[in-house]
Amino acid sequence: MTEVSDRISRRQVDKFAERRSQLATSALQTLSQLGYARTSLREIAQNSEFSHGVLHYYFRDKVELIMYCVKQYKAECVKRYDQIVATAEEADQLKVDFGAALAVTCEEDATMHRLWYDLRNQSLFEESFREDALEIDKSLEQMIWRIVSTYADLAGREIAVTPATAYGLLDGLFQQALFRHLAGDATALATLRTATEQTLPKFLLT
Amino acid sequence: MTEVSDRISRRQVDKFAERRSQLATSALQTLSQLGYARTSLREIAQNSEFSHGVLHYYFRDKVELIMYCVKQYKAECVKRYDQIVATAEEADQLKVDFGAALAVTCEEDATMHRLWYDLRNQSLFEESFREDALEIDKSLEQMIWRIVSTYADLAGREIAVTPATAYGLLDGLFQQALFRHLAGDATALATLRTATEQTLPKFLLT
DNA sequence: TGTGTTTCTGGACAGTCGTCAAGAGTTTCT
DNA sequence: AGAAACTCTTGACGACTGTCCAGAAACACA
Repeated sequence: MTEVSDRISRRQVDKFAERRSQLATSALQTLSQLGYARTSLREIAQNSEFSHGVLHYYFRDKVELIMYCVKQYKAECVKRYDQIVATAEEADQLKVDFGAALAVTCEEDATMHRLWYDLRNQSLFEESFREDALEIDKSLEQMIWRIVSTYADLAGREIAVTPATAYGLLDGLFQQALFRHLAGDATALATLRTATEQTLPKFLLT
Repeated sequence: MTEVSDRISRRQVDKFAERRSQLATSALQTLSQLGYARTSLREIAQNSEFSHGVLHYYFRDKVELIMYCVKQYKAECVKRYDQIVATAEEADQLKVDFGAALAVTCEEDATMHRLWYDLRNQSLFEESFREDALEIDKSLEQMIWRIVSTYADLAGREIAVTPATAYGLLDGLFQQALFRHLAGDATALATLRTATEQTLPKFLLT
């Protein structure tokens, strides 16, 4: 029997890689529904069209599977917002678009972001999660910074905060909105929009 | 055999309540070390001076135990900051004291807050956790609002943000600092201090 | 002192978990 | 066609989980 690592390095794009991705998509679905603590490999397999044994054919262990899932999620996550930067022409419009995009994400991808916050938290307990969590966090920070930079350019003003601070503050708003939205608070999304629109200008020098 | 609820309602303050609290303290220690997903009742019992069977003598099930722990934690959590409000005499001093207090909390109670964020996240997956999580969250928001209100009073200016927004923003900063501190970032605490000092004035009207 | 009551122990229970491996089924290549 | 490699299923394993319970131990009260 060949090792998993052998199968991985065998070819770049083949059926093996495709199936890995396919299984990861299934796993991501289950994980976002149940959370890290309640998701078992058998549960993941049951929500796919395969048996539980096959997971160990494509992934060394549970940690590698979850890591692969998180990275696949990451690739999707950042994409959306760079489009707003690309099409922005006026500062106030960018501000409104960004707030609206956050609200849409919070509503449509609620379970995915719930999972992201869950896994980021697990990385504080499980050392093996930490590196990937920090990497994803960094890419989110950079995404936010592209928004803030573009906003400042369009407004013709200087930025008054660091990238980390801007990300920390906005992430706090988003997380709070996600909690309240999932808890059934109907005002959560509107509050997120207005709070974002009020906060963005405060990042700039007067 | 009497029911757990009978034992609870038997007397107000007695050995039974004391032992509950004592076991909860042990459990809180273990929970903050391992996190929700990796803590078992046997692990909790092993870190106490009792056997695992006694946990079901004092608590109906695991959920009731954890809930009792979280509420006990809550009682300790808010206390500290109200002292800053009480002793504040000047706006800039309050600003500095608050930032310093956040940094101290982030350092000294890192594992406890790591647990709090973990359990708050679990409440998004486990319905039975939600009510208590929202209640604790509310009390933290009010604590922050007392800080912001006092700060505005001392500065003689009006507040420009809602209680929810102020809490969301500051909680984002704190959570980010907690992550980076636990990940070994030596600058995390200093960054939290300065970011807090920069953010607080932005809550006020110019 | 003896008799209930409360407190605590340690083992048993049924279930779930991650992991593994033997072998069946499928595809690929000669 | 047969042989070899790859893919997947199934069942087993040891370890761990929350829960329960019989009975030992400690205590309170007569």
